[in-house]
Amino acid sequence: MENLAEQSTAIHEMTDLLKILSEPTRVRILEKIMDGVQCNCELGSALKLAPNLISHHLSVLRDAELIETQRDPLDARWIYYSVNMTKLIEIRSIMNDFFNPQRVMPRSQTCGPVFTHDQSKKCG
Amino acid sequence: MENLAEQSTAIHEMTDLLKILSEPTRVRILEKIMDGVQCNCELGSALKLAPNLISHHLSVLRDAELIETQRDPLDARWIYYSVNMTKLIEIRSIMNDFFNPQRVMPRSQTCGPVFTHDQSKKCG
DNA sequence: AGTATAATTCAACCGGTGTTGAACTAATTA
DNA sequence: TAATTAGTTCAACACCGGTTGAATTATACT
Repeated sequence: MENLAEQSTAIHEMTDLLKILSEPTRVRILEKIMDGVQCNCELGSALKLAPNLISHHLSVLRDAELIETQRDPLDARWIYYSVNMTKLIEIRSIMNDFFNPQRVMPRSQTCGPVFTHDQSKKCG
Repeated sequence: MENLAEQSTAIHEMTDLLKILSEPTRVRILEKIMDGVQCNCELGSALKLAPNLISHHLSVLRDAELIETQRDPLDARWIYYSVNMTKLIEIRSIMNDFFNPQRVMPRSQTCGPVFTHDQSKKCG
């Protein structure tokens, strides 16, 4: 039971993360931050997007701990965003674990005509 | 230009894929298929889901070429689903490329108070 | 033929979310 | 203090997509 619950939450952890990363605009923003473009205004001009839209996606990325924020010490109006490397590596690990070819098993033949004929039981 | 367009389509390829994989129910089905459970009815009983719902998610997975179908030679009513290993490896590669820590660049300082002060130009 | 079974398709509902424009906050400058 | 600038928050809209129940297709058994 506990094992099933853990698997379930593990799946939700992954899907919640992938949901955030399944938005083209958001991924484009994340990619720009990876490239070294890191303030709202510059992201907006680079991607031709309204600042409030940038802000919205940045908040989603920040809530998911994918990026971190830092205010400029000289002028606190500017906020710089950077990639959370720990999270980046974590995502990589999760994806490598899930999409591991070695985990794919051959068919466990517990269903099909063989069973209905020989053991006269339906499926389900 | 062509490079930008290619990057854009590459992002959409990735996000389209991740959108499919950001659904808990769908991922649970995919995981079961990986474990060797491969006909609709058995997936339904294993996950406590209606067959039409299973069918819906299977069609999405199939359209994305994540899984393949094969009818039973003895009784064509049964359809077995299996993981497309080529696609699985492709996803892994895409994710490893995108979430590569080495690609993360330091801030390209083309914005901020230093520029507004010294060169008197606004951002954006 | 008639019935049963595996699976799909269809129409409808509904909740979540990306987008937009406007208002607002915070910080700096004149 | 007033104006400017970077960024956020808010309300409203619109659309996409997962879920559901019923009808339909396809195949096999009696």
